[in-house]
Amino acid sequence: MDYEHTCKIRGDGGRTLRAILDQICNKWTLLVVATLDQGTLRFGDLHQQVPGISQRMLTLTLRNLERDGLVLRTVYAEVPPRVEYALTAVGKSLIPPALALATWAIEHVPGIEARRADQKPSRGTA
Amino acid sequence: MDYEHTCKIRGDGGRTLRAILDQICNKWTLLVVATLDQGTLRFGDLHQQVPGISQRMLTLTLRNLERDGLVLRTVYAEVPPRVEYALTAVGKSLIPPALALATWAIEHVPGIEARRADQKPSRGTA
DNA sequence: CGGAATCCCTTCGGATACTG
DNA sequence: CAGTATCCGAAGGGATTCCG
Repeated sequence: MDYEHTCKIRGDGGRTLRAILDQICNKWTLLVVATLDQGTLRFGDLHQQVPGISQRMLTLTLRNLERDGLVLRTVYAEVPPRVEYALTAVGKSLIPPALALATWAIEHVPGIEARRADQKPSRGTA
Repeated sequence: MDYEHTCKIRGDGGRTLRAILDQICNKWTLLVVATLDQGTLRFGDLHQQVPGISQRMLTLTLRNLERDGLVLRTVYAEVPPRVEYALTAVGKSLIPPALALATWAIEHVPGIEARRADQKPSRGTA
């Protein structure tokens, strides 16, 4: 009975879990959320602080987050356009779980990658 | 300074985090891991207990988990083939972070989905 | 500055059929 | 039983171009 908690994961066949996985697994979402944890940032700031992201993907990621109520988008009607993004309460609440995953990653990914590297060369028990 | 912990997420530009995200985001991995939290299971058991998964995807998912050392695969050389799968210590260690995510999902996904439903029809403040 | 639109390649993943 | 192989459509996501 030490596994009854996994019903939270398996619960409805994983539908609920997957709803969020579909959102955060898109390669950039968690990075953007983590970056916004600093506080309000402009589009350009985000573009710089999330290394490697394209304008397109940043826009799409932010739009999805806004749609889901994790991010608040504020447009200022100024001459040089200014748009600011900030996490909502729901958005902030995603940080701890994300952090749990990141902590796990820091601890285990190096070993996993070493293992992968080991298997490619000879693949045997040699 | 309440956001310095996000360095764990953003750390290396998210490379470490993404290494695990790439693994768990493939739609079935977390379900399989959660199912295996019960204990050792055979291929057929998993196929039944993970609703909707195809043989192909179950095989691929298990192979990836085995490669990364999260799952141990044991083949018995019997007349009707028998293969058992079990979580390794590393695999088990993934449960808590996954559970954190699942808990978040249970709490917030309903609201998110309601919000999505709201935006499709009129999309306005109507 | 902050996008939107288009193009296009890669990957994911479902369905099906075959095998030891 | 426990896969493997093939086909194929859908989605992810990068590069580039254009716009208010």
